[in-house]
Amino acid sequence: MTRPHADPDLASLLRAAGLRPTSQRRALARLLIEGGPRHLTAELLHAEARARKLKVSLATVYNTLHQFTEAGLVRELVVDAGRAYFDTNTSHHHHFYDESDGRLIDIPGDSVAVSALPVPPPGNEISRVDVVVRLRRKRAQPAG
Amino acid sequence: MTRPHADPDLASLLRAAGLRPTSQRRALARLLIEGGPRHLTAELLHAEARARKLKVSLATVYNTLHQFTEAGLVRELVVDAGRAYFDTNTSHHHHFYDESDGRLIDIPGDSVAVSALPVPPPGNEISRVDVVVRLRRKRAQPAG
DNA sequence: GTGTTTGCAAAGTGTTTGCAATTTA
DNA sequence: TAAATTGCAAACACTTTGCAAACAC
Repeated sequence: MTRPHADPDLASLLRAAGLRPTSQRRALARLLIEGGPRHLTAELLHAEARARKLKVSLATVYNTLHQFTEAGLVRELVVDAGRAYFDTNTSHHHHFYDESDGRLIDIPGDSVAVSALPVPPPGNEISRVDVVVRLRRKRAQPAG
Repeated sequence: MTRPHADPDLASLLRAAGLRPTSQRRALARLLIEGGPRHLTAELLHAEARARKLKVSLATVYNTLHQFTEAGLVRELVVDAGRAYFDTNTSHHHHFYDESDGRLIDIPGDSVAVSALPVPPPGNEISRVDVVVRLRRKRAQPAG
């Protein structure tokens, strides 16, 4: 009564994306899906995989995240020079970014209206509009 | 008839920002101001300084750009993980970013409307709203 | 003179790459 | 078994840092 594969859905998902369903890719896809919508770095995902005794190298995590990005399974966020974040939520939305601790919080896509955008230079088209609302620690309020 | 300093204005500008008007800082401030509003990286500014035979090290360019950022003389842009851009235009505006060649183009600040933004988490306030419109090469049009 | 700033080179971070061994189909 | 994928370690690009020499005031 057991099936030949533990994750027929993951295998199909990967195959549909043109990727061979290797054990590493299935493991990473499972982590990304089970974790629900969230923001993570390659190092974070790698640490999570290691914590679960999964056999995946950091290089493969990087490769896989890029492949998943191209396949539209995750989305890359640029909020910090020198560190790449990936978002498992690929639907239309934006972000708060707390520079002090690197935390990201979603903002619904329809909270932001973009109007009268200039025409892109000839030969180019818009691939995406990213809105990042940067946060800073509020100063303590005067007493009273 | 010559004045004691070639750049009394730059010296004042730097002093007003709480920075000693060293020859390196004056030289970099002059390059940034003379170049008009634009976007550049530390390496680019360093190359420009070297091209003019100015004696400034790359480390000093980095330090100085950060000091200028804190002083509000330039603004740091995050559009590409792994490379910091600086904008000599500190007024309210946004950017087109062409990922294929790293080119940045200004978008007037009033072209973008932000509405119904969620309240930031307690203890935080919004420091800035950055909008980056990413460009991609347009596919060739079908003939006719 | 005293504290600041600079330059160098070394160290650091995050990411990519080359290539032999392994795995998938 | 042919092609794709992995892991390792080395290479990489960019940025920061430690510290002695040079400079500003």
